[in-house]
Amino acid sequence: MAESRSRPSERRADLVRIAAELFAERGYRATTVRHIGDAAGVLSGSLYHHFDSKETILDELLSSYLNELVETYREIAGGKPVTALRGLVTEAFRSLGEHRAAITVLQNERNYLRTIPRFAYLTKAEEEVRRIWITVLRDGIETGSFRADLDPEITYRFLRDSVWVAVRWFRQDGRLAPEQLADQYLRLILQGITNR
Amino acid sequence: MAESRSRPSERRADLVRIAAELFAERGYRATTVRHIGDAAGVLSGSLYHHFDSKETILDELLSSYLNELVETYREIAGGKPVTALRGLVTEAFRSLGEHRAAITVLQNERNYLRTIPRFAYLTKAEEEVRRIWITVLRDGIETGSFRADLDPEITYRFLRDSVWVAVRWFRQDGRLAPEQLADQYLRLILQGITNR
DNA sequence: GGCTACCAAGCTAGCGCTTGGGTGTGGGAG
DNA sequence: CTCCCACACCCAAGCGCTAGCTTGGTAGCC
Repeated sequence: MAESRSRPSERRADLVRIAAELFAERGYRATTVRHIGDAAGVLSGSLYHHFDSKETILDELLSSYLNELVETYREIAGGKPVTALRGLVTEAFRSLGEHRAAITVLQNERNYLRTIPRFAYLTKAEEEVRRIWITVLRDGIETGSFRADLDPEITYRFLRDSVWVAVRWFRQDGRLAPEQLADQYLRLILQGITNR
Repeated sequence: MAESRSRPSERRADLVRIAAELFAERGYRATTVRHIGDAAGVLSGSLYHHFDSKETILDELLSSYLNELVETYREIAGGKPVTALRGLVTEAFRSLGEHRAAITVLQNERNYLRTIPRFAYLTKAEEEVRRIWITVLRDGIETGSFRADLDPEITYRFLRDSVWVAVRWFRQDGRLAPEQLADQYLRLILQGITNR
């Protein structure tokens, strides 16, 4: 029938969202199936009507996020370096709002998840994202938009980290919208903090 | 006798270092006392001759690091803003080498540890560090060293995150020494990536 | 002969997950 | 319109396993 895949059911999606919040707050491994059950108003065993393991819940959360992210990045990376960079940073902050839980889990459990064969696709997605950013940076350096003495590798790590880690304090309902925050960050990244 | 505190014993310190590496690699909660015992060439139960709990091992690791950090920061923060900032960033990278394990754990388990009363001092230390950085930034803005349109709060988070998260990929024996890496980062932070 | 460092064995609590069964509801046959 | 039953959803109970930790005893050095 392949029914359970084609029509994922509302309830199933609800449970993923509920679990995601707990994973983000307490960590994936520290969150028990009983916690998830409690939060969903259900006994822990009942979760196994929807998922065949706790890992499957996490998988569904992460894979759906990463698929969307990589696709969006590919579209953005086309134009001029500075424009592309602005797009990437802005998109990163925008996704912080929508996918806070997924990103938090991805960061906090990264080392652990890399050891699990099932989550090998995380490394692939990470590599793809890296490729996209580095291409933009190299383009910018070659065309003279960015400084010639930049090390693309270090610069990429610097940008990636400083933007993504913001998930730790970023709140959707904070005083700054994602776009405003992206603007602030872009000014820091592009111009630096020195007065001239 | 209060002996076990005043003369901490070599072995005890060794065990903390061994456990720290495991905590950093696998995560604190995913590391079992049996893992620590194996790595130390000892049965898990024997650890309890030195520590009264697994938590105590972590406590010793984190508190000793934070005490040193805050003290060092206080000394650095005195001079001119740009010099002080250079000092803070350089010191941060230097401590990445010496205290990689402690910093990694501190980041990955931050949310979890904040919920444990015993580790309330983490929040206090964090606040103290924040105070020091923000003071330097405000000074720099007032004296005209840094741009006037900087938001100290956002700038602080930006700097802190981008520097500290480097612990994820920084290796003591990598191709760049901590000081060189700090220089690269400082150029990015101070000047930005834009060519002029 | 006391003290440090350890072993051997095992306790209890809580983990992810299974099993067998119950209940309400939507939709097709009569 | 009514009957009925297949199905989605959930409960109650508990299994096997591993976690952190305890207890009683021992080897070797100052």
